[in-house]
Order: sequence, then structure tokens, then C-alpha cells
Amino acid sequence: MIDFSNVALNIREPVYIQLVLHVKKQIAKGTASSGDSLPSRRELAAMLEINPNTVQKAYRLMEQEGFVVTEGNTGSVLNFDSHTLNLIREELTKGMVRDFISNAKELNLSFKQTIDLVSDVWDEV
Amino acid sequence: MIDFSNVALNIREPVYIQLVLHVKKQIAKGTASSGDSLPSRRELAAMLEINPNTVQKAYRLMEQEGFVVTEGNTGSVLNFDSHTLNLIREELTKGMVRDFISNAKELNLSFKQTIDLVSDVWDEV
DNA sequence: CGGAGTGTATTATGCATATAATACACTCAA
DNA sequence: TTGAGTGTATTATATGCATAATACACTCCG
Repeated sequence: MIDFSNVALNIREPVYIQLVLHVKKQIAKGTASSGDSLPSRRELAAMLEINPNTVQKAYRLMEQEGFVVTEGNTGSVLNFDSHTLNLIREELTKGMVRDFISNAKELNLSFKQTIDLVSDVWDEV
Repeated sequence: MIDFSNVALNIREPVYIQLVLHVKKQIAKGTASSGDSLPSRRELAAMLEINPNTVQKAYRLMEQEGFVVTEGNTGSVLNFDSHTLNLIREELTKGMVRDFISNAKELNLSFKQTIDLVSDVWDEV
């Protein structure tokens, strides 16, 4: 069963997007595998104290992105091949790195300055 | 006069927040100095093809954050001391680095893996 | 003086997101 | 069989953001 107990929802980003991202991160880390079950919509909504419709929207999006399947009323299940796994890994890691570098360059930070900053702050986080 | 000609507005984040961030980046880089003028609300709105009320909201926020002053109808001007400058620098650089490291750790990336990724992607961006 | 350009404000509308409250058909275990 | 739990859907309401369309008082230059 996919774990949502430690998902930290923030206000700014749409909740259903954050839910999808949370599952993708589990997949990228290897914490979640193809075949694992997701909680029922109502159950997850109750646990996170959000609306069932919001969970439904997240599950729907994951179906459309091709790594979740839902059949009848038996609940939703992760389902992805190695190709999709690689896509998700690329999206999360490279996307994140690219955004970071883009921000650093916008602040006119050099490569060395940037690496030094990461080195300085790494253990604080 | 603060330059907004190359600000790239995206859809997801509120426009008025992006405008504030753009000015803060200029300040952090040293491209913008205390005393520099901002375009009039209507002028900037026309240039960026957004609503004057949205610009007004951004200017208002910058006044509240303490680095912009507006007197009468003579236009808005940057106004900050070295302490505020340091605050803005810290907010942008350390904040950005912290977010990045937080993301990397969420994906279970090691320090070395993270540095390697940044090194690999740096020139692509 | 008069008008153009200021900052400021108000009201209305549209859109995306989230919630609330239902409703329906289905499955499955007690 | 019956009822609880499923996925799915619909309608209404609220909020934040952005836009549109005005309006008012002020300054400053021609």
C-alpha cells in the first residue's frame, strides 16, 4: 500500500498536483513498485483531511499519465514498465536540477560558487 | 529605471509574485540599486500586456516588504539599506539552495550524486 | 489654464481550485 | 440477502488571481 502518511501539503500548489508528485517521488526512489495498491479515494481523503473529489482528480491524472490503473471498484493500483519508470526519474531529477541551475544562473552565480553553496548547506537541510 | 523587458511570466505562479521576485533578483545581482526608479504602473502593465491592478498589487507588496517607496504621484523608487539587501540575498540564494537540497534528499540522492548531476547539466541550461 | 500622466480605489466578470453534499451502480463479505 | 465500501458523477459554493472598465485627486509641463 502506497504510504501518504508523511506527505506535507502546502497551500500554493494545487493539492491534486502535490499528491501526484508524492507518488512519483516514491516511484523514483524505488519505495513504490508496480503492483502496489493505492488507498481508496475516500480513505485517503479522510486521512489527509481533504476532499474526496481532490483525491479523485489526482488519481485520474495518474491514470492519464499512464502509471496507475483502476478497474471497477476494486481500487487503484500502480502499473508501469521500465520505460515509464525512466521517464518519471528523468522528469524528477533532471527537471529539478535544471530548475536549480536556471535559478543560480539568474543570480549570476558561477559554477564554483554554486557548488560551494550546495556543499555548505547540504548538512543543514 | 528597473528593467522588465526580459521577465518571463509563467502561468502557474501568481504574476504579481513573479514581478516582485524579478525585482529582488535584480537587487541581489547588483543590477538594481537603491534609488533606481520603477516604471509607472500603467506603463509596465502596457509593456507586459497585463492588468494595471496586477502591477499595483506587486508594487504594494514591495512597499510592504520594505524596499520600495512611493510618494504622491511621482512614481515608485527602490529604497533599501545594506541590511535589507543582505536579507534579500539570503532569501534568494540560501532559499533556492535549501529547496534544491531538500528535493534531492527526498529522491534519496547522495551528496556526490547531486554534485555530479549539477556538473553534468550545468552547461546544458 | 488645461490636459496628460500619476497613484489609488471600486465594481464586475471569468477561471482554476477546493470543498460540500449528494447520487448511482457495482462488488464482496457477513 | 443485505449493507458497507468501492469508483464515478453532478451541482452548488467559496476563495485567490487576473482582467475589464471606471472614477477621483493630484502633479507637472506646454
